[in-house]
Amino acid sequence: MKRKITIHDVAKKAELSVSTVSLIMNNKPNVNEETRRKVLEIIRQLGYHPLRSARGLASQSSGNIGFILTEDHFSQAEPFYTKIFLGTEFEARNHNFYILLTTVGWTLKDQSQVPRFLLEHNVDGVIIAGKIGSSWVEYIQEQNLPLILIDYELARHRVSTIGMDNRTGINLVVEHFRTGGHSKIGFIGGDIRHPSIAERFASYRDTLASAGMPINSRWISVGEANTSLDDGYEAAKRIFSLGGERPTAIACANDAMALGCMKFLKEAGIAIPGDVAVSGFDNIEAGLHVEPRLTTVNVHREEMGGIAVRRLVEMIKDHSSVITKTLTPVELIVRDSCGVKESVSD
Amino acid sequence: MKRKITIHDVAKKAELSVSTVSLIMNNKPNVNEETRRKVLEIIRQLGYHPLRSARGLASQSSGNIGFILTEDHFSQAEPFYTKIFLGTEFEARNHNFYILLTTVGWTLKDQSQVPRFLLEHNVDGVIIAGKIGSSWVEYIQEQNLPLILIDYELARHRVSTIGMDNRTGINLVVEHFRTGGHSKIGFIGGDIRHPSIAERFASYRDTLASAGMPINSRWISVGEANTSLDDGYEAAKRIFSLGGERPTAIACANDAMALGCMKFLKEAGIAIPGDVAVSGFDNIEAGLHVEPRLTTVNVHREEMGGIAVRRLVEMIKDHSSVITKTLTPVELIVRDSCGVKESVSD
DNA sequence: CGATTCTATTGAAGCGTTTCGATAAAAACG
DNA sequence: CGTTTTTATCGAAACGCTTCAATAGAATCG
Repeated sequence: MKRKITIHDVAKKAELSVSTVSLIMNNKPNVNEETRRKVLEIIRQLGYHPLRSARGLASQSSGNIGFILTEDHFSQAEPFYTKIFLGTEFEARNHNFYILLTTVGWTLKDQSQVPRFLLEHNVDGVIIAGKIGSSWVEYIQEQNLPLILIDYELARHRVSTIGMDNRTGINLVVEHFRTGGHSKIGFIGGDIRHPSIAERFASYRDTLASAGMPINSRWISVGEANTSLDDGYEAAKRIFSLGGERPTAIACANDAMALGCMKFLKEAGIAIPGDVAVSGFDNIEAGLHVEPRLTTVNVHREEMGGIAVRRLVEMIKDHSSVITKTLTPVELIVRDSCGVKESVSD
Repeated sequence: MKRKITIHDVAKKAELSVSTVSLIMNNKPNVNEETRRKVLEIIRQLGYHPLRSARGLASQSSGNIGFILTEDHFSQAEPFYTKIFLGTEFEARNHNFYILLTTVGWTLKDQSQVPRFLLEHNVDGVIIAGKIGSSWVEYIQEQNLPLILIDYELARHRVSTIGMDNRTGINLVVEHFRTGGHSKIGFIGGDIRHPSIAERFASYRDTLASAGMPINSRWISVGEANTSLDDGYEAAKRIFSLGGERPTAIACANDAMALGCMKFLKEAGIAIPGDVAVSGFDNIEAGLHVEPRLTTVNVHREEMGGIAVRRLVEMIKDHSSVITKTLTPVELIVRDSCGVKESVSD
């Protein structure tokens, strides 16, 4: 068992003290440039890598970032949050951080549920993705840990967030329907309590309103408990079971519900997009494999994770506690389910 | 900023030395039962949790397990490996380990690609899931790190693996077709170089052979580069473009290819399961949402991850290096795509 | 040119644990 | 009952790094 190479080995070979080597390892100022180069070269030669736990102990920091997801979010068939996680993992490497992922229940009930990385002070900051009970946010803030929320926000809490441009997304969809000749446009929202969903719904109303188009509450379903495929199915059933005038297009607040909506329409013998056009939001894989392929709004998941890490690392290093709200852009992806071809404009 | 509670606080309150407290924290023998109880109670009261980095430094262990996935595996739409990861994460908690997940390229080309957790000795063992270049396995074994492979194996390397009972799975499928009246059963395998796929293919042949049924090479497609939906599509096209007698059932080596196969059949106007029955393997979500719903073989992904962690922790703690090969059970899930109802037998 | 400031380097303390050899007390032994 | 073994506890060294006060020399200043 060959001994590990330590900072002492480097120091000895460089004929310097370990302090100097340490300064260099941490990019501290007041080191002669030549010395720095020499030591860096020796480090390379020796293949030296500082031991995480020793660093951590001495500097009172772990070099880890905690990533918290509710159990149901992570287990989802669609890797929406998985992609976000991947984005954090990639970006974390650039900053020499590790990501510790853990799943938790919806709310923090008692101490035994607290992720071990929080108890053991094994993270320097935390990222939470998706909707989650506010008790978690409160707990983490009490610990004075930098925190970022992705794809969620809590009105009553001062916390930095990374979101996506929901309003523009739905605006693009509705405008696309409108310029394509639709005037009776419905909306399926599911769980409207989710901030992102609420924004999408608001944007739907605003867009219609500012275009001077009718808003018919019978074309809208936003009361479902969740935003799953089944919720979309039920919502569509509700809308199309009602008598009276029917919508000719349905904007769904996400792809899962759009898929559920399409499932219902097919079963009911309603042609897509012939009788009714459908659109989603999120650009999940499954939208590509359904027939007709789903028109949707693309969201940059990896990028959201990456931005979250960058912001968090800033907060960790600068001890800054400025609250920011970052929006990532989205874009309309026109496929077959909306029956409107992308028109060459501008 | 309130000071953290350390082992010294516990020791002082208990009027004992830190050594004794440490012994108790680590479940070491030769501690009076009453003392142990007393200290444990004090630890509870104080809410003491040892600092990971201090432990790590002193005991020359990190308390982390590395989880390595190739980039393409993790990015896959279907959360097959994500589920496995989740299983490891759950089980790791029970053993007081953290999982550090990272993705890597197919082969290890140069030092700069080595995950940082390996360079910094920040893991006590490694789990690799899915097919991967053998250079990675070799590198990790050189580091004398305990290693487990999930859903993959390398014939030429001595390494413990966790797999699933592929042979039984396909056997169940083919038997189900046979007893349901099918005698012309085809197979779509995709990338036969993957050990799991190879086993499934072998089991297909064996089952047919031992039932005395014909094996027609024109009903078989196993040359594809991969095992994706598109590969399934192409394979089906190949099989059904050939003239001559056609199979009445197709066993696919995984669900993705089964879905691709179904896509082709639908486009070709071939009824499922009327003209051709189809089955998959893996029991992915998408199989539930396709029409008709896919008959498949269920695999316990989370459990595979959990077992991997248990085995790895054993290896870490016991310094044992016994090579084992663990198979997790599978079960047939009969849905609509095979056109055979589950018969009440036995 | 003496005093002050700045730059580069260092020695040593300290971070919170584990571990090992030492020790005293209790138990078992012949 | 003296000797050996076992049990329970402890003190101190070690783990590999960061950090901070100290120092000496170089540069700058009035």
